[in-house]
Amino acid sequence: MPKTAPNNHHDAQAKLRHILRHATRVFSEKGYEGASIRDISRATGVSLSGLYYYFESKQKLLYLIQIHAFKSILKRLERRLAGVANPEERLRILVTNHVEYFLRHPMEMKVLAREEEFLEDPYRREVAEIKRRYYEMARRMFDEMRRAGRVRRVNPRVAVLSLFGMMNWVYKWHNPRVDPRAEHLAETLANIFLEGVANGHAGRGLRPVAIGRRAPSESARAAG
Amino acid sequence: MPKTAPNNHHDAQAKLRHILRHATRVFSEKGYEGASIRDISRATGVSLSGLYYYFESKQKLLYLIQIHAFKSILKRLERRLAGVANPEERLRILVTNHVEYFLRHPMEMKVLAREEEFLEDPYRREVAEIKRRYYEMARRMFDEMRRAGRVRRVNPRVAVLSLFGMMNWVYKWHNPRVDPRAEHLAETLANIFLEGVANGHAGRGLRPVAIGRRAPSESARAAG
DNA sequence: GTATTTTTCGAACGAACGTTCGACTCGAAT
DNA sequence: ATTCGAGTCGAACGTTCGTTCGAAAAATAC
Repeated sequence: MPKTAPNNHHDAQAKLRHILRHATRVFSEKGYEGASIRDISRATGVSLSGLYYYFESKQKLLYLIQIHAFKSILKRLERRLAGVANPEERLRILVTNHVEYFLRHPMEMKVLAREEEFLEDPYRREVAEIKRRYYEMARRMFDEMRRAGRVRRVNPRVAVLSLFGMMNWVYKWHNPRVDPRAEHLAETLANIFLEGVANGHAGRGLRPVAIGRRAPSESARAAG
Repeated sequence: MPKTAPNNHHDAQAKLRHILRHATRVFSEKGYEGASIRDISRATGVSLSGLYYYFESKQKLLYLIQIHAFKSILKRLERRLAGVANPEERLRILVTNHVEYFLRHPMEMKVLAREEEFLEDPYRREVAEIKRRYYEMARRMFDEMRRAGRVRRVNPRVAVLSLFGMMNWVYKWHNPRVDPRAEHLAETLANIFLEGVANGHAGRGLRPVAIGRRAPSESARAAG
């Protein structure tokens, strides 16, 4: 047996990933309700009934996509946050991580942002829970900033959810041909937010933070 | 004839409004693709075929809803802006107008925010055009602020679209039982944005603007 | 080689979809 | 009294939907 299939377990997993990748694209293009299993069959090359060997329902398929994306974002974020204590820096890392994932996986994010309400209660709850955990991370960073006196009087829930609004809206307008790349975009959003909630007097000014192994990016340039 | 139906023209218009109202609710609850004409028939009490006397297709129905909502927002905004010259004040009015409409007509706004890509090209273009006009209004206010030197170096397109992100995301999280009412919420969002893009040194500080005939609201209170 | 398990799929299920059509009602105009 | 057009609807059109099932094929174990 010189050729194919070294081992079933690996192959089955690989095929599931293949299906998830193409299903993500189809959902992002036509929406969850607008996309049919037949569309996904066509896109993956797997027969209609063959798909059901890998997931038991269309809902479960959406659930698998969403959970996978969230876990990826959270895992990467936790790795990047390790060892960083300053809450502003931590929030900047969260924004960079979010926006970077967004622009690197636009289809996943489109599905994540739009198709949440179609999950029903076994799945819905689990996705809601992981989303809540993500929000609470940002909220904790913000509360630490407040405790350190670096934030003016502002409703913290509204502030943090507005930050998510800025970040999550990006998929509606970002055009790679004219808009800044992830790192620069993240810096701009973080600057607007942090300055927007900052205590006027105590301000240490904007302080972009480099993450990963890249050099610090140039500061935001006015364009257009 | 003491009772009903003074005139057909009026009645037909009233019935169309009745249909649009209930269709908006159905779309906002189940999504455009998830809602069936039969759902709308059930919700309005009008028979399946009877509906088609008032609109020629499901698409057209969505189009009517979206156009109506946009025109309402724009009309109200233009009335409120009349006579106000200061660009910060104008932007604050835009935010208040937007958020107020949002919270007063949550279903319309949900449909507006989510179901844009389902329109096809006769309708799509027209809705996109009115949306562009709305964006350009905000963009022009922002550019005036820049010209007056009150904005730091920041990509204006990114800044303005981030403001829309904050505003448009509200429908995903706003809970009337725990979150601020429209006017207060609008003030917080406008503060975050205006401080977020403000020139550090030239700051005249936050200056909430009362609109309509209400007294100026108290400043944002930290909660939670 | 045979037995067993894992993977694949064609064909079909009943249900629901958007839309159409012809017939009906009924008040207004003649 | 009749004509007319606006408004209404039951029934049905053809299509597509998510899902199932039994059998074939491929891979693995014996």
